[in-house]
Amino acid sequence: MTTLRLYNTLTRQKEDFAPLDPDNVRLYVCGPTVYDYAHIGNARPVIVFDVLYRLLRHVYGADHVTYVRNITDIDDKINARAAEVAAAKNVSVEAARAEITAATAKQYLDDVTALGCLPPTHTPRATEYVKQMVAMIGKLVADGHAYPAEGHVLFDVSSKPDYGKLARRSLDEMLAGARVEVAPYKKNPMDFVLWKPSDDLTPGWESPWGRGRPGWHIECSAMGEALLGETFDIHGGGIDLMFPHHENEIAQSESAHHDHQLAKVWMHNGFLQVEGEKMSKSLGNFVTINELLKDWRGDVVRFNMLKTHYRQPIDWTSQGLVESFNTLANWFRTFSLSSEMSQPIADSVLEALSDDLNTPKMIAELHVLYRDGKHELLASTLKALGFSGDIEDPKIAVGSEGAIAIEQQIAARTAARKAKNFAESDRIRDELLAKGIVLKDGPNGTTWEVKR
RNA sequence: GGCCACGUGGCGGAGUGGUGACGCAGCGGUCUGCAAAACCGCGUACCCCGGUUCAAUUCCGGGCGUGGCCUCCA
Repeated sequence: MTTLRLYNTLTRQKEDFAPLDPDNVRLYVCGPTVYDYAHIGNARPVIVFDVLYRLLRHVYGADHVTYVRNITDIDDKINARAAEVAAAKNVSVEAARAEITAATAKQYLDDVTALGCLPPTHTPRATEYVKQMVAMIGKLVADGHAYPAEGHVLFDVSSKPDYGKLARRSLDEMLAGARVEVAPYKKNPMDFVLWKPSDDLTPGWESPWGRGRPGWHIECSAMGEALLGETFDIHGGGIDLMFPHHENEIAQSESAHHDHQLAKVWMHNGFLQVEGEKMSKSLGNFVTINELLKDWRGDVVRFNMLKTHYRQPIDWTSQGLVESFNTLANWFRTFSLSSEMSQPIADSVLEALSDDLNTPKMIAELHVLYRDGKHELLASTLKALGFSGDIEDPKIAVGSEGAIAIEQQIAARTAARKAKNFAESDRIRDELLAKGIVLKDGPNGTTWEVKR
């Protein structure tokens, strides 16, 4: 059996991966907060961990991997939007919240599916697990790891001696760098919120500490526990979540579970920049997955994402997308992917992926397969990696009528060439080119494609 | 200010203590009426300065640069 090596943020080194239970390998990845379209940065962990999910399924068997990716539908940004919608439509904040999150979550799942990502085994929503969150908070309070204060419940970081082990930062260091005002009711400035009170205009749930809502970190702890148990194999997410989110998740879960380790391996994907700059709404370079999919098929986006190793920062550029498109176009004009093909993965690719998801190496190996004429193996490998084989330009859908017209033009050109009427044949070629159609003369006749 | 990553040819991007991955672009060629495509061939790169070593891009130290985190953020 293939041995995977994965970089573990906890130990800061690559380790051989040995599942707690090979019959049920468990993976948790932090999903989106659903208040707006997901952007291309959100797509990175989804694609990266989908590759990991596929790899685990390949190695341990498709029925022996449980993948949980949550949807956060309790959040103050959502609440802010819900308040606006509630006021505008004269509905309750609860109804507005439900409407916003349902629509955004559906959009997210559609986008991610278009990127070739398999649905996780479970996609829990935070609102469905409030009961479990309240129970976990209650346990933490009872055990002295948390305390109520002014309607809030706070986690007491001093009760967790190894707090900071993931981020590798001591409490003193965190305090030295702190730049935020500390709420007066906190015992320790680093204490974080498990539960906070809701007013009448904010969605809330009943709890022993009054009507309120859970803090962000406890959501993942509760959902992870409910679906994967106290200890699971791999926890993934963006590197920006390492602190405080993941650190706090560890603190909560391990404190509630008699110090049983939350996850054996922590994996973090690097950040993404757009054309060399940090992506932000103010810079106007904010790219949503949805917009991107209007210009490029999911295969192109997926391939482009995998050209960079997941732990490296990635610079998202249009030049890169064109390059990715051209590569795939080159392959898919030689062979196609069929849905019923068996899906063996080339050994060289498996080897690259097994080394901490070395996808740049994997792509190099794909090129080698192509160069060596192993088209069938290349096709099945791509299929197994989540590619569909469809990279037609979504903007220039020629359609069957358009295709027939083009074929007629090509026939006319071929006839002109046979008659050595090159002025006419070149005219037809130029005319098609003006419409964005490129002709390619090969030994078996002329083919065409949309220029990119 | 504190903490942490990273710095490979025109570009993207692997890897290694000692024979220059892979792709794009570029150059040359085959083919073609021509062009494109396709195919074949061509590249002595590893931020700077010290140190260790027979040998460093690869290990160690320092410097510079870029990015991230410390606050919601994938």
